[in-house]
Amino acid sequence: MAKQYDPQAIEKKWQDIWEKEGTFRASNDRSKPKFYALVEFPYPSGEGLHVGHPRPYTALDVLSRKRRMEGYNVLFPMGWDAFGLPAENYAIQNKIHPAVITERNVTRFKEQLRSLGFSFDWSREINTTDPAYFKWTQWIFLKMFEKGLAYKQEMPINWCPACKVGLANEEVVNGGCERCGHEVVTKVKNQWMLKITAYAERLINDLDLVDYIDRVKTQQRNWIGRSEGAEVSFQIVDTDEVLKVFTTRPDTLFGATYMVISPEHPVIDKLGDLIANMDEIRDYQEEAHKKTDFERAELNKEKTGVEIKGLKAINPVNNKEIPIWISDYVLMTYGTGAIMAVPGHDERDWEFAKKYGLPIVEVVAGGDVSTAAYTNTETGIMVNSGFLNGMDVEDAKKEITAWLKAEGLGAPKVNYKLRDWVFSRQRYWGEPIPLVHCEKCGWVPVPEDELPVLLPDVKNYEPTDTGESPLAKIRDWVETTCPTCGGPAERETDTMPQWAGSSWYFIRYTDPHNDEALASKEAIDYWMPVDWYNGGMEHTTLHLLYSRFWHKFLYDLGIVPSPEPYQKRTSHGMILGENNEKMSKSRGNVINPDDVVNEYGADTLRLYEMFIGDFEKSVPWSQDGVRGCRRFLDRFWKLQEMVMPGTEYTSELETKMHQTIKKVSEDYENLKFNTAIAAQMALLNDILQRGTINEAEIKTMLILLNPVAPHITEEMWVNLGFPGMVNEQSWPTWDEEKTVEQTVDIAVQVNGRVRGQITVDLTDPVELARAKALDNENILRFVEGKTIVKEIYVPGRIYNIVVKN
RNA sequence: GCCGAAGUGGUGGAAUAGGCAUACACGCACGACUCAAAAUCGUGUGAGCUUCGCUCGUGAGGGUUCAACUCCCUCCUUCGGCACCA
Repeated sequence: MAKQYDPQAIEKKWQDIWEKEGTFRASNDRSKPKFYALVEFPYPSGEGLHVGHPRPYTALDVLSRKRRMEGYNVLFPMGWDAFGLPAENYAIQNKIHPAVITERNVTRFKEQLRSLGFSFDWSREINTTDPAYFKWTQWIFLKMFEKGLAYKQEMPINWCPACKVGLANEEVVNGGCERCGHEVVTKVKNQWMLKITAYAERLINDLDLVDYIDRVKTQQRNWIGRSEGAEVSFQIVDTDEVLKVFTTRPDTLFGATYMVISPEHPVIDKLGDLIANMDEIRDYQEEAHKKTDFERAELNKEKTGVEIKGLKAINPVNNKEIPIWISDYVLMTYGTGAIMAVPGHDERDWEFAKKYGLPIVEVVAGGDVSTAAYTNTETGIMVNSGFLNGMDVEDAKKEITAWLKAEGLGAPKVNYKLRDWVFSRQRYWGEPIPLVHCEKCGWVPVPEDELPVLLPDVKNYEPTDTGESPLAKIRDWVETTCPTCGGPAERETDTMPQWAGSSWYFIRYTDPHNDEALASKEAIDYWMPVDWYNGGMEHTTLHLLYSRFWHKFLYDLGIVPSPEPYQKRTSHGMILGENNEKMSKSRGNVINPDDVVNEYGADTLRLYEMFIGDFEKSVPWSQDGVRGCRRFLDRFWKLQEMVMPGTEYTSELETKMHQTIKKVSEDYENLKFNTAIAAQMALLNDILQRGTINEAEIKTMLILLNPVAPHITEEMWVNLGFPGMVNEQSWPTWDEEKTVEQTVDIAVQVNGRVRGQITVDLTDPVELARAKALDNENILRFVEGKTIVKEIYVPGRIYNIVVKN
């Protein structure tokens, strides 16, 4: 034995063995406790695997492997989120069917993942573009349609002129397209929408049921943006029209000196006859419409607006007539599209009032409303507010809300920033929306037994400038008959967004080949919810929120057993290039995992990615660091040459062994892989110093390292003639008492500064420790001639002597 | 602007129920092996000084304490999220 450590030879060998023996298949034995570990399935791009991919995969692979050794039935699956733009764009350029490209990319990705030795259960591999899979994506959509959660609406959407596709709010980043960065413009389109807002409250509240890292919870709450306030009705003078506003500060109602409505507000057209300056209004609307959402939302920008001449509203608390303005700082998509302006206590309103000379009334005392809006709600007392005078803000809110309700002028109201989900894409490479439009019957679902609705085979995938899907041109696909009346009808030509398939894929893994249902009831009940889901922070407001929404919907249908899909959510940091910048071809700092595997081995790559730093933070790649990890494995390999017989830990190593088992076990659980590995490196250093190790000790070391470096540990296990495989062993346990060193060196301090060291036994009485401390020459130098005021002895930690002159 | 996280050697990073700051790794220096280099092994490596020891040192400045990277106060910087959301 004791050949050189040759990862190229052993890694392939073990990967084949695991595959042949089905080592990592999730078992059907439902009597065992289950552990469902999930990582985000990749989009199989033409670029191949990125060194960023293995980081989260290795992390949960470590947990999965550990859980199996702890006796769990583990489900750790992998699949492909394969619909999407890059494949379609490539198809357009190269005239190849996106399915062909997808298949090619999947093959490559799978090979790469396999070469890294992940313990995925490949028998459960899924692909969102597989008709057997998207049949159920379409099925879920139809259920939503049935329940009124999917609706088509004419609405302004975010349009990317480069991708020629509509984007959800979440896909617009700083005014640009998330995918290509091109500036996003507004376009009015008839779009399928999913009513995620119906679940807003539950999506916030149920965060209390799950164990997500705080930043994820915070970001979700932020994004949903719940705010409590009141809806208040303002009568428009001489009409039957009422302008409703939403406000979080109903207490300041007496200070509302004008109103502002959004340029898109329908009341403008409704009461057009009464408006004296309609031309001016139309111009303003035109201007506002031309701006992109980003331009409209851009801060620093000076507010603009036009007064609507001819319309006045009545402030319901004091019956004063107040003017109505339009301005694009009021958004039609939030609240009611109209606000009451309280310039004394709202910065935006204050700015607007100053610019246009509108009256500013102080209704909360404490500031100086002539110089700035006073927004402090903690200490202010109501003034100029009739029956609210003298109250603090909180009481005034309650009082006025009760009053509004009693008078029929308003009611408490909760609003959310979250908008409904624009679910249509004008693209070819996505799940067809399984609906048919009939002149007579309207939108009719494709009957369940006709699912899936397949994509037609076409030559041309080009999206159109008009914003229509390329499918619209395939007339013999579009033209069909109405399932209800049998008359002529047309298929919906929009397809679903990429987020559709990933909104429920974790359910499919539990029973991936089922053709009767999205998964069997038994499989779902046993495996769901996912116990641990790790993924990128970039998916917090998109995929994570969407999939929670779909899961809640399925929960309401009685299909899944829990209101939440994921019990625990953690997140990993990015891997940057060696120059500390994001890895990208254009920056020339891309590291290819294949190269690392070929040169150093998969175990080195895995080890390095886990050792590189805090799992949750971004870290730059370091080729030197990779070499260091390989060195560790080379040194670890050499342990084989010094193994002595023994069924117990040797007494010199016992404490260290128990300490290491504890440290490694706990650190793996807390995603502290870097320190878990450091502890194993330290133990190895100790042992190499000593020059011997016995069988009991090396067995434990092999098991501890196995989750991170599975190939080398299996190979060494066999080399040493141990029975079975490492992955079949039980995870080692530690004895808390045995982790405590009996004899330790501790520092002796004088006035808090270290002046010497003593060796004490934990059981030493204070007197003995004291005697040892004062036996030290250097200590005596600092104590002599001074008065000892106080002595603190923390056994096993420190001995501190406080002296005074 | 609001919310959140974080600032530690030349580098990645350890250590927070307060108890020897810099574990582990990289890099660097020197030594061994070698004709030589690489690899490997060994030693050293926070800064400074009058070097058996002392002084300073965890973004800055205060404070609490026998003792502070850790707790409190005031700042500064960086990163992330939200951002005219009424």
